[in-house]
Amino acid sequence: MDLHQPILQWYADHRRDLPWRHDDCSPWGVLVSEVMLQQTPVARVLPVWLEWMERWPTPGDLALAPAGDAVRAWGRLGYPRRALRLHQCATAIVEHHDGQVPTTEATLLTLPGVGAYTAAAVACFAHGERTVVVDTNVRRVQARTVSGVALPAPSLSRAETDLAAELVPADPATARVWNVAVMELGALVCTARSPRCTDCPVADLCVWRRAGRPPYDGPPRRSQGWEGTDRQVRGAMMAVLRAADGAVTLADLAPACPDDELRRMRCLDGLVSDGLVEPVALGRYRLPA
DNA sequence: GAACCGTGGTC
DNA sequence: TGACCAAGGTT
Repeated sequence: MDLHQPILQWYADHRRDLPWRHDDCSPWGVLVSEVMLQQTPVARVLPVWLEWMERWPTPGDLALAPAGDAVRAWGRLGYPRRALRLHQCATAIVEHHDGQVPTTEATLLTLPGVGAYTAAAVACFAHGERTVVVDTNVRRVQARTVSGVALPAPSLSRAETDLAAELVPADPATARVWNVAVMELGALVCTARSPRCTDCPVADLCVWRRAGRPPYDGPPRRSQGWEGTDRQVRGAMMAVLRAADGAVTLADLAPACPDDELRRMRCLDGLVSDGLVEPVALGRYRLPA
């Protein structure tokens, strides 16, 4: 009647061989992977992570590079502000942490782009700290196996965090495996769309499955729009800037939003104030130096 | 708390 | 086909 042994055994048998899980992966490699994996699937992260690690094996290496290089090397992972924040992480680590990725959650939280999840994940996976890692996979596995509902609510609740905390084993080394094992189960078996309950090590214990897998019955989960959003325009502009060698002109950026100059300029201003774009001369822009 | 922030794959 | 989703964070 306990989730732990079956899930830990399942993980030992089915876990993916991902480079950031290797024993010889540095804390920096773990941090980079966790930021890249925010809202981005493993398959797309893999090649970019490998390139980053080869190019910038330590925070010091990235800190020496122009921020724009990080943004360009980010490629099409999406949410390019993450690349900028990773560059800011590198600078902060060099300046304030002797070039070493911080080990405690509290200190990790002070880094740009590092929130509750990433701080807990890095402290645990990179440094072996016993933390409570709660991501979308953990939330979904808990929602089904323990709470008996199809999906977690749109926002993380205190009750979920408390439950996750109770489930984390006391021994730090076991806690580390547990945290990654639950995430892996959510990623490979207990998936959002079509859960593969026949492959699940805790199917017999799962409250949701025992109840006949009732459909989601909670507050509506709004999906974000895309057509006609600023995000679409910003993305198109960043694609132009990544592809360019140096600076581009306003005319080069116009196709990103051909029918609305006002919005086009607003989006460009937004990118500049975000630090993703740098004005260099009259009407010329480039990725930040 | 709600809105915003990219991109591409999936069923 | 298109809505939904992916190891979230910031404002």
